[in-house]
Amino acid sequence: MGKDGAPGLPGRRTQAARNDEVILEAARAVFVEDPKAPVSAVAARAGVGISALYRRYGSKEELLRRLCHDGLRTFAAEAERAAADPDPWRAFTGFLRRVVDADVHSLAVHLAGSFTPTEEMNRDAVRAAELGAALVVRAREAGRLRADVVPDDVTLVLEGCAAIRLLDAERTRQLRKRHLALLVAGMDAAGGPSTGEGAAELPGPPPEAAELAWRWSR
Amino acid sequence: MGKDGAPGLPGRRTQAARNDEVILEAARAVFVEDPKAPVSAVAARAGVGISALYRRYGSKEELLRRLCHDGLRTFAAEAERAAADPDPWRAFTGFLRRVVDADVHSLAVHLAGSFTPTEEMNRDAVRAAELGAALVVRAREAGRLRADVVPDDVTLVLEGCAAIRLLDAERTRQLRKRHLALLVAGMDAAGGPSTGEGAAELPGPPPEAAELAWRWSR
DNA sequence: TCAGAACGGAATGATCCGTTCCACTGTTAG
DNA sequence: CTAACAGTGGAACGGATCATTCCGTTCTGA
Repeated sequence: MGKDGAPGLPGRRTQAARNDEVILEAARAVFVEDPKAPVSAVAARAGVGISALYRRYGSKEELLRRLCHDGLRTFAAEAERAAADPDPWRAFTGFLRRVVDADVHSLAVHLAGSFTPTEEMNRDAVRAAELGAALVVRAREAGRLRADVVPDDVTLVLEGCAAIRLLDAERTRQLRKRHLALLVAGMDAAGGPSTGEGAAELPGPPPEAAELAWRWSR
Repeated sequence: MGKDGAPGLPGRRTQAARNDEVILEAARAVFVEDPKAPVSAVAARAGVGISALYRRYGSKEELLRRLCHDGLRTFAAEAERAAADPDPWRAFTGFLRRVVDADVHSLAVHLAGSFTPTEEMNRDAVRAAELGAALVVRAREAGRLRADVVPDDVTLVLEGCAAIRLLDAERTRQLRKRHLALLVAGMDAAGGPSTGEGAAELPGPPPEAAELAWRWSR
């Protein structure tokens, strides 16, 4: 072992390494779409057999835990990154945009309760909450975030954005950004004229009825 | 038949009439909480046997259809009621508040796809959409609603509010109102100072971390 | 050439749930 | 008073779903 790096035709080891990622990505996609999806759906999406999956994770629950924990770490990482921004308001809004974009909240929220958290996860969750709250407090003390917005209001904001879901992932991101812009405007204490000269237009093509009707298809 | 009205000790007929409502209410509560809940859960919640339920609805799907259709009609009724308000902005925001309060969107969204809509439902859905859109257009033309907000943005607003869900139904309503206030502020073209003198504070006690942690219990 | 890592996917066993069925209980018409 | 019956509770049935296990096969590395 140790000589495989980037072979043209992958050996077993290399394929296995790739599968590690393929499976995780498939699992993320599948479970975000339907938290109760069967394990077989993940395998199918990844284009591997079921045993390839069970070789890596002892159980479905273990896989879910992993997914959720990854999301938690992403959240914390983005919060830290934002904390480095000298402008409190830009740090806050940029953080929201990136977290919404990464669909981190969907993962956390939808998977919650389907596994028993580890001690490490609890620690990371507390830490993530603290980092997020710090961003809120800083933006508020800078006078740009409304004074009556508390950190947990922001949790609800993320929850609301995560609720927007279309068949197309890219379009989903666009509409979430648009919705978030509305929420950010509502949280902005500066709250200048929302339209007219120098106002920030809502981003992305506006939603159309046809895009929202897919639920009823069956 | 015809002599029972309000007996102290209800006869079969009266009990049956009461069950009609009890079952519908239970079904609403259960399916809003978990769209995939078993029929037996509805019966249990209503405090009746399964057969009392199947006597009224030929199948689970029929019950779901009924629930959803009721929601649709409530939506339309609220829209009509709002259309009667002479103030376009108040009509619009009041409509949103009432629809969010009635939890109508949860019903529609979560149940969508679990049954095949009837023709009548389709007609009612179109009608409801038109009535809602009219409120949006009117508020926009009055200059109070941001010019770049389209009717389907409002659909997403409702979706976002419906995503907020706690164990306690009353507290859920409170926090949804609070979240909606944020969104309404974001859609308001007037967008005066959001804080300070004469500003509308976010309603209700702010959310706390403990309230949002129930998901992780298991 | 061979030990075994990695894999695909069928088989298993348990669970869940919609629906049906039946015995029972008040109600009511005559 | 009593036969017929609407209304009911809940056990039982049969099909479907899934997590997990198992086994035969393929490819790797020495």
